[in-house]
Amino acid sequence: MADKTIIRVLIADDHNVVREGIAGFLRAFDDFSLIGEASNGKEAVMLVAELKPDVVLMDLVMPIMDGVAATQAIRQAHPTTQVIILTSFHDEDSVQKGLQAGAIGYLLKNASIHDMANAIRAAHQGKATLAPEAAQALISARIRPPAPNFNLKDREIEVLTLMVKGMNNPDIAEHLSLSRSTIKFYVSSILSKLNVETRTEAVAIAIDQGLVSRE
Amino acid sequence: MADKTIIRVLIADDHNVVREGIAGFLRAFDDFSLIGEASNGKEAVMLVAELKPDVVLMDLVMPIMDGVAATQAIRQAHPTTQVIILTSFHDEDSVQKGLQAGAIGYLLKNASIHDMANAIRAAHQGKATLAPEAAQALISARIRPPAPNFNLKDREIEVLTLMVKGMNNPDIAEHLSLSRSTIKFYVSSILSKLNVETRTEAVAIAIDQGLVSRE
DNA sequence: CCACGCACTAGCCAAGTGGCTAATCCATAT
DNA sequence: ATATGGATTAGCCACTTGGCTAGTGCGTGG
Repeated sequence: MADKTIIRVLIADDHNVVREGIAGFLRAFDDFSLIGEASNGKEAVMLVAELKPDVVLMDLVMPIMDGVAATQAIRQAHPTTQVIILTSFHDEDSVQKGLQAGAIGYLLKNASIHDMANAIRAAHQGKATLAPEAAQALISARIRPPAPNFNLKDREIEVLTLMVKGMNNPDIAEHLSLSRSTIKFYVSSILSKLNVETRTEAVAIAIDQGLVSRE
Repeated sequence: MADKTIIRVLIADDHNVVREGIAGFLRAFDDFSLIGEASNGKEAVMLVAELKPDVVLMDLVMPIMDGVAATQAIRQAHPTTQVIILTSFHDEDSVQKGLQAGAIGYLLKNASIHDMANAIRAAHQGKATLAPEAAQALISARIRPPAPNFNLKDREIEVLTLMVKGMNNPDIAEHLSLSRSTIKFYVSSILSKLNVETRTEAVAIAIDQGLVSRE
């Protein structure tokens, strides 16, 4: 990829050594230009406003203002500046929050020089890069714990589905060609299995746990 | 990475040429062994049961049984067999469904030989690999359109939050040190703003849209 | 044949729900 | 001071909800 455009990079990390290391690595490439360094989130936000970098390498854990807040602020104020989270944590929550804040990449500090360079170039083109660990976190976050079925029988799930849609017992009865009494019976059974007292709670759990889907 | 263990791979794709191509590429590496080919999902499931491959390269669009269904069946019956989706589609929905079905990787068919090999090795170790486009799809899926607020006022959100927790009007009244009448007033207002008729529906929407979070 | 369990139905009752109307208190705008 | 509007409260009424008790058919196994 012979892209001769120089990518202007800013580093935000509260550890001198880390900034030093990254700065050194950036200097090894002729398509990167390190234009600024911030030692906390607030500083990063201000420097971005001033220098308008193409890409920010953002640590998550920093004093004064953390990386998530800074990312959010930057992405909001300067949508053309891409943020790559560069951290040593790869718990689900961090990945989640970082990307939610608007980061386009999530790398671990043990990433190879090669990976980091590619991630920066990808980010500059608006393409995402996730470390395998981060991808894993995203995936496993999405793949809910294997649907705690609550031992609901088919009919009960059928009724619960209609409850979630907001139907009341008479409506459900008609929809399933059953009597209201029967529906009440099933609803009671569902409530007891979900260990709640009202249909509203049952619906809340059903949606929350992905037991059934709306519409 | 001096792993001398041979990774047993199975291909599932309905196009001969594609299978041919992948087979050729696999032969170029001495740590891969192509142990079977399937031309549809059903065949893939059966072959997996018989051959117990380490990794399956799975196309999504196939006759008889599609890749998602096959992935689901395979992951359920043989958790040790990892599935990598290998397709030309990278719309959000496909990525979503593929990973939901239990795939550990999602690659596009234009991936480089190098990427593909790495993805297979990663999958074998239980590590995820996502093509940038797939990562992008996951991320943008996660970044919901900025929560349609429904113009709920603070008090209303407060009440809605308690409704979501399953509290009834008297409970909410006590909890907020207001009268039942007032709570009823707010509930009515919420129902009207959410354009629904029952609190159950309101709670369903609230959870579904992430208006408020449970507990 | 009969007991047993399962799916389904009826009806009663206390409590909760939601639409309505009306009223009070209070701060700000006129 | 007067009016306008937001927040709060009361009370009425028809309807829904959920717990309970008490059934009725129906198929399976003994």
